[in-house]
Amino acid sequence: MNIGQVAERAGLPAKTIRYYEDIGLVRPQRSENGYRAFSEQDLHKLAFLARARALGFTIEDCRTLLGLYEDEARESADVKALATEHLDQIEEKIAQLREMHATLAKLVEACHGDHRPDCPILQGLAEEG
Amino acid sequence: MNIGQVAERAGLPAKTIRYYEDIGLVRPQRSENGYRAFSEQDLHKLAFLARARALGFTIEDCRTLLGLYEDEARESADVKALATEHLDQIEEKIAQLREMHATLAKLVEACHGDHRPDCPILQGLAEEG
DNA sequence: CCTTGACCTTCCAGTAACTGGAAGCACTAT
DNA sequence: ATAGTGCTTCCAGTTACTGGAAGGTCAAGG
Repeated sequence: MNIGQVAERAGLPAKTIRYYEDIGLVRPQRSENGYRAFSEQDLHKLAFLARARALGFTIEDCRTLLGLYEDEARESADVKALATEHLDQIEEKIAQLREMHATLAKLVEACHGDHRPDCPILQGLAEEG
Repeated sequence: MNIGQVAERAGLPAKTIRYYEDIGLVRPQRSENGYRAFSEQDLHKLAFLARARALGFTIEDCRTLLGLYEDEARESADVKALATEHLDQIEEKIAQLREMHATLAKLVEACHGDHRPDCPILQGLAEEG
């Protein structure tokens, strides 16, 4: 398979796949013409990566997950630990965003949003506390 | 005021303040010895920036907000529009994170997390759908 | 046989917003 | 004089791609 087809089937841009090869996440063969020649297994790996990335795992986490996936002697505890930590990070991020949202929403509500310069949002940003 | 003191009072690392000068967000005077000499107004600006950044506005948004703040003829509608758009983006991000969280949480729950290799998390990442 | 267009290649640069570190000058206290 | 802290500039690295240029390859059509 050439990169275009793999890209379509894995749901990743070709650019991204080349990048993944650069950083050693996949190692496709090469055809005589120099084109990358992907196996079904490469495709499978890339789809795995696409899903892991979609769940917000970093590239390095993905590398680890892929390693675990291919390691027959893995312990599921290791996978779960990684996933749980990531879950915690997601929760923390959500909490942060919620706080931002609450603060900003209050300011936005207080703002008339008309042609006058008077603006509680700017005041809120300018004042301490 | 030297950069160290401003950093402390604005709640920003000195490095960040230098960066903000680089990109033209503040323009402190210079003392004869070459040190940056910040006015109270500079400090005020930096504190404004720190709060806007803490609410998740991008640097370019901050630049715009600062411009509006200093423009006596601004219309609060412009500020409100910017803030509302940002609010929408925050909501969207929260929604995305919640979806990630839900999916991943299900997988994590299903995983024993013991010494055996059997792992629903990896299976979930490997399977389509 | 030639051309056109789609697809592939590599390489370089840019994104966002800093952050770390090196080399070196300035100031304060001893 | 020296030690220590704070300041300066400049360069590189971070994350995960993304865009674009310059050019090779391949299949189809005239």
